[in-house]
Amino acid sequence: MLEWVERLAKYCADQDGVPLIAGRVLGWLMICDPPEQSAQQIATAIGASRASLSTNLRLLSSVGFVRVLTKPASRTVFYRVDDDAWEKVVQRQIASLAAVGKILHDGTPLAGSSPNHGGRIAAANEVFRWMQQIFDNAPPLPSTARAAKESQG
Amino acid sequence: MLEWVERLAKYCADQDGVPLIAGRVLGWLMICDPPEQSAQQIATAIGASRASLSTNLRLLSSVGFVRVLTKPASRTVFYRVDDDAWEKVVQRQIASLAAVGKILHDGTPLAGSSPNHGGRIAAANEVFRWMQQIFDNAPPLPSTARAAKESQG
DNA sequence: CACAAATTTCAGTCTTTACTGAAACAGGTC
DNA sequence: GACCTGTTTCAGTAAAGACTGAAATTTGTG
Repeated sequence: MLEWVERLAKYCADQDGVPLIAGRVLGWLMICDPPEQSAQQIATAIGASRASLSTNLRLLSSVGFVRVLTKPASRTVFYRVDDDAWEKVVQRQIASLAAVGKILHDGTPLAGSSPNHGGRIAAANEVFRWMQQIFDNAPPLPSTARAAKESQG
Repeated sequence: MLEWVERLAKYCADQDGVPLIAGRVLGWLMICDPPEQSAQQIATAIGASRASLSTNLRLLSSVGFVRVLTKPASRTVFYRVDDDAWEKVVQRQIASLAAVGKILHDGTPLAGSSPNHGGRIAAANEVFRWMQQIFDNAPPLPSTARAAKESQG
């Protein structure tokens, strides 16, 4: 349970520069029962300070990772992972690659066009064109597909 | 010229956590003439200390971003961006997504399977299956395609 | 072997960032 | 308006990391 949470958290921290605690929150919210929890509950579960939870929950909300819920007769706020949280991650990463692709594309004229000169950047552009093409031809994302299905039948 | 270098460097630093100077080196090596340069040349070009170049060139080499060259009658070492540097970036990013996918997959049993319980992680798994499928069906990378073409005729 | 050129390592400074406890704040209830 | 309950902000601490100048090391040359 908590080992798995730690595994995901560590991954987030090491690879994506996400604060460790934010990663733990995320991990916890992926598997906790019930899926929506108060800041206090999460703090207790993962062993972090209440203040830290505030910071990290704000972070996770701002990037659309967790959704904030309020229950009718309660004044505490509950948090849960957004259903399309990971879809956003993937989209973000793809967008990120596209952004680098654009920068490199913009740099092409700077590298000149002599034989062994433009080679570097030409190769780079090729890769990003390849990627773009893949995503252009890709089937719709699961959530999109699901939405289409429901509206249709 | 240097503005473009800075743009790429900033991107690397902000988005990927690459040290700013490593980003500058990378940017410079993408467009400089000639494509291979000594550490001293790079240091001068981007305005960084020689020591910092040593550190960052080692970093860039270790991740396969730049290739180290030695010229016959010279004892200085030259660096240039590897031709498939950006292909590696893309592959790395894809691999990274796959790794998260695996972690989430491993976490599936922890979330239980009750209706609104397994939903979060099931949605996540869907997204990563979608991604895997895309890359499984994708055409070969440009470099691979090129290699195949040459060996064939 | 002495030298010179080029590179790496080291110690130190400086900046950034994560985290916490304590204080301030907001929203209801009596 | 006093008083909970729960949340956010703030100031301070601690740790990590990037960068640099100077010393040490490697590598080639006469």
